[in-house]
Amino acid sequence: MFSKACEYGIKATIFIAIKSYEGVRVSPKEIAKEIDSPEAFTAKILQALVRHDVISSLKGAYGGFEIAKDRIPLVKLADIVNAIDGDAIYNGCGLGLHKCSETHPCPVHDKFKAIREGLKDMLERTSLEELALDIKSGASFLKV
Amino acid sequence: MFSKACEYGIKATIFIAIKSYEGVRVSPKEIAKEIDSPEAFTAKILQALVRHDVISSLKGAYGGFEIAKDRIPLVKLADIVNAIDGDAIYNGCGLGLHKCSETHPCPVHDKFKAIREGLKDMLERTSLEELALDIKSGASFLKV
DNA sequence: TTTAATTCGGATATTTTTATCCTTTTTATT
DNA sequence: AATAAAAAGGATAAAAATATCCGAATTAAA
Ligand code: FES
Ligand code: FES
Repeated sequence: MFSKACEYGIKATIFIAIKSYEGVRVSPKEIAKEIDSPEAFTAKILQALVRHDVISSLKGAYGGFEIAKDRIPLVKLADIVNAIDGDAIYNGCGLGLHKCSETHPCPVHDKFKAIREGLKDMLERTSLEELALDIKSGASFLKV
Repeated sequence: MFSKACEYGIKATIFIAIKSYEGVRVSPKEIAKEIDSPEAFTAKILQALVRHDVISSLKGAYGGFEIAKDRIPLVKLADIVNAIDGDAIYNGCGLGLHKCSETHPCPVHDKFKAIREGLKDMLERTSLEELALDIKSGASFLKV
């Protein structure tokens, strides 16, 4: 469903949010350990998230990745997915036709569209805040 | 969402069904042309579909791929997807945890599960018959 | 029985995704 | 100003997905 890059990106962002609540920045090394991902690859994904303004970074000594506390409730899963996988998940045809279209639909268009809209809704409704709170409360987990 | 292989597999099976209604077998070349896919790669996918008993084939002169008419209403989209992509789409964790689990859920488990069940339902409910009839009636298209 | 047509299966090539490494740039501290 | 710590970015490597090629096996017809 999501690419590996996207999976790592979501988990990394959640971890960064949790640490940002505590006011501390985190390194790719710390993130990779916490979410059980390859460090260098994770660092690349963090760069993309910074470029897309999902998270922010500070270079140099005492630097690291963070996210402003007041942005945590505003960031949606869709923002993370979009930054990494783009919007193919929303606009693409389920059977790979050049373009998903009502007037020239593929055989699964109607049924696929319903699923896709559900997914889109879910991604746009789910905030980073709720995901982070569930991890903090022990209701969900980032690895294993 | 689906792999390229799976997309080709679905479209190929629909085309084979249509031709099987007319009682004629089709070759990978004809299929690839009709669904706009790479011929040799499509042939490999057809082999997988034969192995999984989704379609059947006859070697040699006047051979080709076909599907028994009375099987067309019984074959579901899920059978095709399963033959090619396996069941990761049903059992896998949306964030790549080793196993999707109620007792050790990832941050998106609840929300992802709902989408996934919807997809599973759709795949298990949608028959090859209805897909093929929509193509025949011109309500949907296999390429462009 | 020969021939031509056709799927099957293995080997190989290309492209994309995933992953690693190393140098440069930036920054806070000393 | 010098130093050390850290992200940024480019180059490269490995793995997986996609795609191609070709000989072997099978089949129906002539
Ligand atoms: S045309 Fe294929 S999903 Fe809309
Ligand atoms: S644990 Fe991740 S989807 Fe169920």
